[in-house]
Amino acid sequence: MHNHVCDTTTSYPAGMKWTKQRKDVYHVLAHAHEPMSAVQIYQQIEKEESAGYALSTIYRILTAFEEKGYVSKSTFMGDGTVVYEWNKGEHTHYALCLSCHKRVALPSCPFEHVHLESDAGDFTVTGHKLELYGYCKDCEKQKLS
Amino acid sequence: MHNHVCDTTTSYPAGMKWTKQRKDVYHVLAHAHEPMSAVQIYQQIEKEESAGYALSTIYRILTAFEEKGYVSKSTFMGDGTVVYEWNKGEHTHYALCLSCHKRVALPSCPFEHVHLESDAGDFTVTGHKLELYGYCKDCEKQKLS
DNA sequence: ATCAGTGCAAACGATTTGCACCTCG
DNA sequence: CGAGGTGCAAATCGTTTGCACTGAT
Repeated sequence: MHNHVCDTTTSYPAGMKWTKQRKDVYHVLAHAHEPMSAVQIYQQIEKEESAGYALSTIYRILTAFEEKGYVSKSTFMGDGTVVYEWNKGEHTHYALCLSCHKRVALPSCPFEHVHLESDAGDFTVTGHKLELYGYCKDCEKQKLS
Repeated sequence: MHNHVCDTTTSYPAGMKWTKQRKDVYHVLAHAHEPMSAVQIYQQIEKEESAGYALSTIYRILTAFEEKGYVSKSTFMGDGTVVYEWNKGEHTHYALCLSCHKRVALPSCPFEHVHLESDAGDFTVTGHKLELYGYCKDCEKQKLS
């Protein structure tokens, strides 16, 4: 089992109070299987412990975490929902199904062995975001039948 | 010179009334150098002719255009602003400066010669979206000095 | 003449903010 | 104790909607 369960000590932002609210948000995000919206995080916490936090607090925490570089914020197309993801070392890209709107994580980054830098001209590239669109296995099947 | 100036006739959606409002939105988008938000389009039209259109009309027109496949809607990170782009044949990717938030169009698509499909596993890829982050020429210079 | 398209104002959802209170360090 | 964090309610922002009217076909 993992042991990142509310242990107050390790690996936390200097100059950040480690409140229960923040622990909970961290906890949810660290265990999330995919990027979550502020509201989803809020509801998840409510479901688990009816903590009665203010939604605005969740937003403020997410903003704080983002500024410290602990989470990254992004917005997927289709629905333009804003979602947050805990920054683990690696980054993940997603394929979005145009039919059922399922989100599938790519096994690897297509740029691992490609030099993006050369394409950007006089621009210093420090990061990138990639989304694929198309049809997932299931929806593709349905289209054929 | 191009001749796409409000000529009522050519290349328009079947079953779409070609109203002045729609002509204007089309006109602005077709000449835009980069993706624009609904509000930007609205303001641009106001600036040019104080037409007094309702903002909601712009939104409805953009939605209609999108449904017909004439424009594509997307949302860039940083600010999660929703922007619209007239669909010319090719697609463009952008590099976003983390410092000044300028948006720089990439000269080419890095995937032109790369097979994305293989990376997506059991997912049929029909399109993609790519954003680069980093620092533009000017901001890079400032960082050094 | 008809029905799609429009203007207006009100409704909406997501996010932000001001302010008084609370609590971690 | 004091700065930073929180709850609450109100404000804001971008976008959508209902309805009566107008104009393109």
